Amino acid sequence: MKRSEMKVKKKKEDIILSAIAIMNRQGTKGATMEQIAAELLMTKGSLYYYFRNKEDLIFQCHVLVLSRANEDIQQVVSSDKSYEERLREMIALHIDYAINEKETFNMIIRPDKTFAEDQLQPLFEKRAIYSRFFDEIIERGIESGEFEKVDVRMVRMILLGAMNWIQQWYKEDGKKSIEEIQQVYADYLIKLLK
Amino acid sequence: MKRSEMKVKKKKEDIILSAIAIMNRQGTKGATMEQIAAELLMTKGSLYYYFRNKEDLIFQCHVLVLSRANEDIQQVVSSDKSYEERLREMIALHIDYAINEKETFNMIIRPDKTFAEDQLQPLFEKRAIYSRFFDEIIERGIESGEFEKVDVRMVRMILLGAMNWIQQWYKEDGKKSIEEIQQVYADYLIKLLK
Amino acid sequence: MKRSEMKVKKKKEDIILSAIAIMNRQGTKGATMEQIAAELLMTKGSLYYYFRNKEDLIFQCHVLVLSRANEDIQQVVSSDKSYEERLREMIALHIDYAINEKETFNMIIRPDKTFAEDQLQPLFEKRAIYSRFFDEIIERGIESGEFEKVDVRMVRMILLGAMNWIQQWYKEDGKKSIEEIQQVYADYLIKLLK
Amino acid sequence: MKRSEMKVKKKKEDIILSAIAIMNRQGTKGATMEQIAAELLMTKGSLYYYFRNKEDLIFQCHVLVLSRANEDIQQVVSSDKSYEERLREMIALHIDYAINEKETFNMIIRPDKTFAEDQLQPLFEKRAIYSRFFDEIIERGIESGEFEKVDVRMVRMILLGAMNWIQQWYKEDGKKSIEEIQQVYADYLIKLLK
DNA sequence: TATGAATGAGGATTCATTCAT
DNA sequence: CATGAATGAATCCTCATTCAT
Repeated sequence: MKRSEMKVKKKKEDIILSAIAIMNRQGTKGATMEQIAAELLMTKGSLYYYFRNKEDLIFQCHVLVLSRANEDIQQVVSSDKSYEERLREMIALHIDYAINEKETFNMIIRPDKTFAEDQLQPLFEKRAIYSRFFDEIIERGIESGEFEKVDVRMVRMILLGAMNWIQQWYKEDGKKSIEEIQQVYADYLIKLLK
Repeated sequence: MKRSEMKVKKKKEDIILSAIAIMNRQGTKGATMEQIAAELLMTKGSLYYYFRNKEDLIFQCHVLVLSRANEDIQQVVSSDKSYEERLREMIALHIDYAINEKETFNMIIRPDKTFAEDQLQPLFEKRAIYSRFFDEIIERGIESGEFEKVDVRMVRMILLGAMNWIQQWYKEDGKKSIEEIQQVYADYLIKLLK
Repeated sequence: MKRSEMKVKKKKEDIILSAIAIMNRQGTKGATMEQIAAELLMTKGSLYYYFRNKEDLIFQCHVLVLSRANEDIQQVVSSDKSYEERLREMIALHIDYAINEKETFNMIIRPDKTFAEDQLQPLFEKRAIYSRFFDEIIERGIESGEFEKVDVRMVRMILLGAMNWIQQWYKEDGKKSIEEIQQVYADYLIKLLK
Repeated sequence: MKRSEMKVKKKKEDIILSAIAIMNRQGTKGATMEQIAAELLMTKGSLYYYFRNKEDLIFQCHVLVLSRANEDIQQVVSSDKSYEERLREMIALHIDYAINEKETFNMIIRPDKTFAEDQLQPLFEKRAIYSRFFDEIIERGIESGEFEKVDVRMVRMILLGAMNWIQQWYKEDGKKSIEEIQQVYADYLIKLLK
């Protein structure tokens, strides 16, 4: 990739990151192209140089976030630790996302209904891949005897739901630190598999 | 209350209900006063007879939903069944909300950031009351020896998070019926307390 | 039709008339909704109360103009004068349109390519009806022996083309008055049929 | 003229030709600099090396087309055939333009109102020259006795109008071939002079 | 010469809100 | 009470134009 292409890619990413931040603060409809541009000290018009329209920008936001999340979780999944250990790490990572990258995180867990079918498809697939990482670890854990036999899909849903919810109540100055939450959640959630 | 006042109250409720439906379908910003009015065969202008402005309408939506939810859950809480039994019923009720009244439900669990501080307060209080019902049953269950000692707040968060998430994946024609989900979730979630 | 409906219809017509004027001065793209509104001392927003969007407004312009033209020409066609006489009157009428209602006239003769197929259809039909009035008189004139046998469609095309062109060069302070032009054109064009 | 100057001139012509094509398809306002550039595999920015601005480009389009038309028609006019023969050839040529070079043709017949007075002047002159070729043949035909005495200007207007209109209805797969149309039109139009 | 990037002025459209009737 | 009509601010988007490289 040439220097110039790199630069464009970088710029696009900057824009996407800003957009994600604002959209999660104010919702998809609430975030205006003007604001997004302003945040980056650009003009509205410039945004349209990089993205065809608002929908396109939103779409790319989702793509970026989901791709990154899948890369990260893959790292954890493919280690050679015990399944419980790996699941604990996955939980910690997911919670970290939920809290520290709250903004991007919402893009992972909540689909945007404004997309057309053909755009929705690739997003759903990426989300499915993310889920499957959890299923995989649970299944293999059961096979190995580390975990008790459970309804894998249901348990995965419970895990994810419980974790996704954290961002709704977490406060930096709350009683529990992030590490504590990661610890407590892992302990309780692993209980479902024992 | 006079006849006419009753009528106004009824009308307000009708409007709120329609508004909730539309807002959950399209988001707060996505729902227009026009649409809400149209759904009820009224005109935009009439809405303003009943509500000062859109913000007021949204606020009243939240109030209504939260009040009802609290009334419903209170019924369950104040029975004289075992604590596990009562918790199972609360779980069933909450899941029923999450699936069958998805639209109103989102008002309970997701706060709307567009409110001013003084409006936010009463909403938070109602939401806190709802949460406390769960805490109460868990605590009393522990005291009575039915449940094992746990971090009440954390476990409540896990319960609610897990259940709230159901609406994101539930499909009417899916593999599991609502009853099955209620059953499975109750079983797994109670495990956290045993 | 009730009083209020009348009023709306009247207003729509006013808007359409203004729109036609501006559009013919500056082209479809050149005319802005702002301008059209300003001409009528309304605001942009008000226009959208009466017309869904710009395309709709343009479409209605065409419909109105074509309908009126057909009504007018029908009057002439259904008299009981000789065919030559009637054709002369049709020519006079058409030329009158071309010169005095230049603005509306362009809507009759030049199709707008911006329309979707389903909107284009009714417009084409109306335009076809207008053409058929000419064909009819020419054909019946031939049958009656008043006119010599000709290729009806070709001759009609020549007639209309010749007349439509007038607006491109006519000037109020030119050498020929409208009446003279109507006279001269009728004389020459009738020659094609003799 | 130096090699490099030639190259620039050639490039300018290419641009103008593309511009004409697009403008006639979508109107002056509808054609964007972007499109015109894209058609030639250049970038928007490059256009501005060759033309001061859009208005300049449009102006040059008109100039080129009109110049060429005048050259072509001059050829026919200055032959030594009979006047009727020459007029027939001029009609054939003009119709050929109207159908086969529809795009450029519209530049000849329809003035663009967006020009400033000082730009308009040279265009009008060229258009006048084109007209005068027709007048000349008609006049000389009358003098020679080939044609009957007529109002030259009026007849010329009828001729041009009738022919210009053809492009509005001509279809490649229609009933009449171009040659037939040229034939029929010549026959009918010459009738006006006999 | 050519281009990629940026800009800002407009233009279409939406929508909460107001108000006379 | 209800509504039709009007408004204006906000928003998305387009495009001619500029300019550094």
